[in-house]
Amino acid sequence: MSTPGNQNTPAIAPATPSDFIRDIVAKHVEEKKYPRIHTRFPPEPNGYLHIGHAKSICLNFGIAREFGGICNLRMDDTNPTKEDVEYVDSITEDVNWLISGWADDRLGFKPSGKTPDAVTSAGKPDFYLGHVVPKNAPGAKLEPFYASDYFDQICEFAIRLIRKGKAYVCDLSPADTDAYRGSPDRPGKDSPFRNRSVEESLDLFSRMKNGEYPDAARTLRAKIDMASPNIWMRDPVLYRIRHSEHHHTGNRWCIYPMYDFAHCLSDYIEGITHSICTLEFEVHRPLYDWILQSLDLPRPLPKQYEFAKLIPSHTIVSKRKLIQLVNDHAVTGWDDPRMPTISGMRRRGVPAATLRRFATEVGVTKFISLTDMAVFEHIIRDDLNKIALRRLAVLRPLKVVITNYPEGSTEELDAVNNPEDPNAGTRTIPFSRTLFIERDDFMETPPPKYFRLRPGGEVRLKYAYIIKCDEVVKDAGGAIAELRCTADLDSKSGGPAANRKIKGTIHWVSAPDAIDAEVRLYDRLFTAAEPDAGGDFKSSLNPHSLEVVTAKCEPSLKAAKPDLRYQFERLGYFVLDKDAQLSTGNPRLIFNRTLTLKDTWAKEARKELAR
RNA sequence: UGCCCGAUGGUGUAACGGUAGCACAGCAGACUCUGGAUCUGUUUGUCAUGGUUCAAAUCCAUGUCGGGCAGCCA
Repeated sequence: MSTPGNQNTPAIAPATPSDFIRDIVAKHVEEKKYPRIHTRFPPEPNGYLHIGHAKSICLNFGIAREFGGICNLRMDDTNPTKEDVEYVDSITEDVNWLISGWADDRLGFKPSGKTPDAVTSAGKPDFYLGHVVPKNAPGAKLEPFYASDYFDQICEFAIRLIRKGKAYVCDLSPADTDAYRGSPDRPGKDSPFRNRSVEESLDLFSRMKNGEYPDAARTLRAKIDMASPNIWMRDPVLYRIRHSEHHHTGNRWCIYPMYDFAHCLSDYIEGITHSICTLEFEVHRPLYDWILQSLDLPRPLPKQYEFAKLIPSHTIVSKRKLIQLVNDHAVTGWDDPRMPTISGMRRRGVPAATLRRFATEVGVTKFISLTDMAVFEHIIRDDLNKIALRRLAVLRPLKVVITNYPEGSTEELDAVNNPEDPNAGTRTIPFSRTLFIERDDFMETPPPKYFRLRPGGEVRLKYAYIIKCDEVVKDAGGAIAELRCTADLDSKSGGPAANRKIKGTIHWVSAPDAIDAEVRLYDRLFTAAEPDAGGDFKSSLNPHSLEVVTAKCEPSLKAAKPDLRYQFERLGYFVLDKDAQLSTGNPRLIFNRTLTLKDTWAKEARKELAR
């Protein structure tokens, strides 16, 4: 047991994550292997960031903040045909949102437009691009890093490799390059251009760069080993010809470096120490090391470490398929609240801190696993329960008249804003003779253990009176139109008969005071745990992933704020959508349901049904 | 039938040669002016076979199963 005076054993230990990568970094810190820990998050701007990227962001920025380092956001933009500024903008926004208030001070920036300096390190020529953090450069225009800012240097490194006889220009067609590569269980064979002279390769490479050849006419290749058991060591392509405009470098280049060549060099140029990526790059690591070691570089080389990416259940995370959902209008866009994108989850109402908590709690291993969405949903509920302001709203209204409550009379009742947080205070809600309750909260012929309203039965109206249902009024079609009830006027919360034992408590709003709001009821996008498993992921799209209703809300919601989270009591967690119009005197409210409260009654009903 | 990586309850993760723990899910109960939250109890696990050792989830060997790699994608 800890005592208040004992600082060495705090009652609540800070949740410091630990995993095999952090263990390695910690060891390096202890050994003083690097002057400073430097990581990077390197997305390709060809799609929106999703929950899997969130894990990577939290890992890389988490390590930077835990070990006093820096983490660069770098656009890995070496393929102009797939990339777009729309994506660099969304990526920048999403990363900033996710780390805001947590690791902003660890985010590396560079002055806008800056490219690497030619410097001398340990007596050798070198390229280095320092970083800044915003507090170092007040007033300067800063931006994230771009691999495409290093094209000059990467090109220079390519020339050095040719000079060393470690790279050559190859005239093989794409199909022949494929054929010569062999297969995993069969060695490849040497390109006929492999032993061309350094001078000829130098000349050809410079002509490639000058645009003398069409796309795919030639490549620059590393000269390693066509018989290597590792496919990526079989003279991999380093540069290809692509006469395409690049979103960041315009028309300055018609040759572009491949990922393997650009990535390790970008890491080196930025002074990265730990280059953390996902498992599929494990087989590329020998090439990563080969390139850097072949160049006789004067500064410490970055090292690559791999971990298993996050695979969440009940959704998909493949960029190609996510794009398909957007293009096919299965969702309204990349930021549709049902999407597993960071922008979608943000719009859904998931706080950044909650996403971070999830990304950290799932852990970092090399074991490829399916993470149950229920874990994420539990964390969202747990966090939102602590911060959400309680409000009363009725999604599917049923009119109730309290026949013994005087016509025209009203009163203001006290209601607490958050029972989990006394500091959240209280508010008042109006009560009157006509109310709305949830249609689900009344049943004419209820099953056993139903303890809401029924004919002749009693129920507590939250913060108000106990009412008894005297009469069910139906319309011409036989549908329930309204309930006529009497209230026990002594049973008001805080009143003389307030403590009468009543099994059920339901939410309500005063009809004349209620305000309308559009409420978007979101649910999981897919019904299958692994939508990808069966082949056609669209066959498990959840047809009920969105239902839109017009809800009756308590009047205080007129002042709802976009950055606050709400719990509509007994219904779930809600957040204002960006489509809502709040500035007018008569606001148009739109709420998104982040998540339902856990509903054990639904489980009871299922059991009932099974009998 | 090449090379690389992995395997701990239903799911995810910890234990770093010394009592297999935590979370989610499940089940049972208590409490509740939210059928939420909270609280209590509880079912279920070291891939297999050998070896090293006083002692193995952990080290070694072999096997089994799963994943990755044959883009001029990243």
